[in-house]
Amino acid sequence: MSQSLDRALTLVEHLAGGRKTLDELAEAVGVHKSTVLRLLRTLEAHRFVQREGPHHYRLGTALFDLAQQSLDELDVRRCAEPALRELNQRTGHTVHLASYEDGEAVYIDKFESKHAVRMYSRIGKRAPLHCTAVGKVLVAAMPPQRRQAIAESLEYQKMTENTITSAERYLAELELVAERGYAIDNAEHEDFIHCIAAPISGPGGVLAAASLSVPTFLADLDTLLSLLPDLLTATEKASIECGAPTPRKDSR
Amino acid sequence: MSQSLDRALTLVEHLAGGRKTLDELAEAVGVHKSTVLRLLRTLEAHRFVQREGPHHYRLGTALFDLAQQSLDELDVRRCAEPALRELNQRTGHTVHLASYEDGEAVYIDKFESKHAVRMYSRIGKRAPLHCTAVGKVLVAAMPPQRRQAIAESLEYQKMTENTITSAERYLAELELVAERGYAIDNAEHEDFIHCIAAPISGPGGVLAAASLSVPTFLADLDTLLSLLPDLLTATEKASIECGAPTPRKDSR
DNA sequence: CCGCCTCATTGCATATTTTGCAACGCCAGT
DNA sequence: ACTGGCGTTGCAAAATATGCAATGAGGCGG
Repeated sequence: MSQSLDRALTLVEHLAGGRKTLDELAEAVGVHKSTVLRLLRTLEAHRFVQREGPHHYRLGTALFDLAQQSLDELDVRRCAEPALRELNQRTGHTVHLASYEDGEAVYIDKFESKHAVRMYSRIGKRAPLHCTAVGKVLVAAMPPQRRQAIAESLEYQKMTENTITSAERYLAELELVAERGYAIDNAEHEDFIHCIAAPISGPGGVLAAASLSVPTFLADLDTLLSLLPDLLTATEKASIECGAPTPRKDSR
Repeated sequence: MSQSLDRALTLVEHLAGGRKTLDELAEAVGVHKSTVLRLLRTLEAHRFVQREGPHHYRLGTALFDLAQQSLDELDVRRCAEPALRELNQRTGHTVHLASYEDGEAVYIDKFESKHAVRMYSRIGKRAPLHCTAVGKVLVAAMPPQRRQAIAESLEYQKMTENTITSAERYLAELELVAERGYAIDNAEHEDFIHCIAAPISGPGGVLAAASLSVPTFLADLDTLLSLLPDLLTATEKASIECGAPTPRKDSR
């Protein structure tokens, strides 16, 4: 582990919250401001950080470029894009693509709703597995042993009145998800937002989950469920693009 | 300057080109692989880098999150988004938002064309000032002395047969841009792509440039120019949102 | 199974770099 | 002009990073 680098990355993470002064950063990281200044200088030289006026630093444009190049490298994102864009245009609602990473779901693509009021999220943001439709899809796709291990490791933070708060209930839900081929988040992650999600597969199995998110005042659960055929069509198209075996009529 | 940090950031930049092995990275940075390994470990701990199989490293998801949070902080991006989205939907062509930074234009937002063949670009990517419509708009908006200084500092790399290759010609073009209120890139940056761009202003002047990009086989120059009213409407709307003084009828 | 090869990983001592302190520089306000 | 607040710099000592050499891990072929 490199201490200087660790400190610099911690600085960067603090700057994600918005511009900051040298003193604020030194306080946050717990080192002398002359040390912080030198780290910032190096970060600036690479455009990870930029000066904003005489006293403030903010994240720099190099991050945008790196992030975008890295996202462009994700094959599942590339394969799924056309189908998900179409789903977004046909339904008018927010479409997310998420993948599994270290006990969480991570949003790796997003197509915005045309409605003025939408769910806040962003690419790169992490979401809990136990109360999101994408999380349920991703875990349900795992072998039972791994499912069990994950279910036991989660903390089941109660986000809303509807949130699943035990491994037992979660595992039962996952059985349902695996059997039906889609998941529902019935305002379990955020009040007033419900989602449906389905898996996108590749040759080796499920790669990612795609979801439709709708504010509850725009569409009730039944209306959202009426969009399931559209979602499943899109995820099947995307799966084919990703090299999954062609779906059989009798499967699922 | 922090040498360890400099090396780590260089690693990250190399990984933007796609996944790499420890040996490749050590070669690229010019240090021993045990040193690289320790830097990678630290980068991994912060999710800037992730393992892919036993031998490869790639950029990590923390970058997506940081980039997106940072982009969300850009006021001009937020102000301009509705108008630019509408422009994109009305015209069906790629819309970019770009800002000025250290002698280059940087793309900070993008709305994709609905056509199958599009101009490749990405958020965070830098573009030359001398041969892009957004570059011309950004420089034309500067005070004459600064315009002059920038014009003299550019290298005028000849990208196509149409590229402006002298400071003299560039300054003349900028006069035109400043007077008309929009700029044209007539296949000067890339063969087969032409663009028009116009400024988006805030209380203190021009903040960014918005453009429409079209492959030449989809629309000839006259057709592209027929979309100017749409572009100018969008940039005026965006400028108002960004707090610019309300435009007068007799201006420009 | 063993041996070989390739690449990742680790412990160690030394070389190098980083660090915090103290002083200085700069700017804005009174 | 003076003061206060914050950015910046030089220095020597402390701390960390570094590369070497050895070891570990995995895969392949005989």
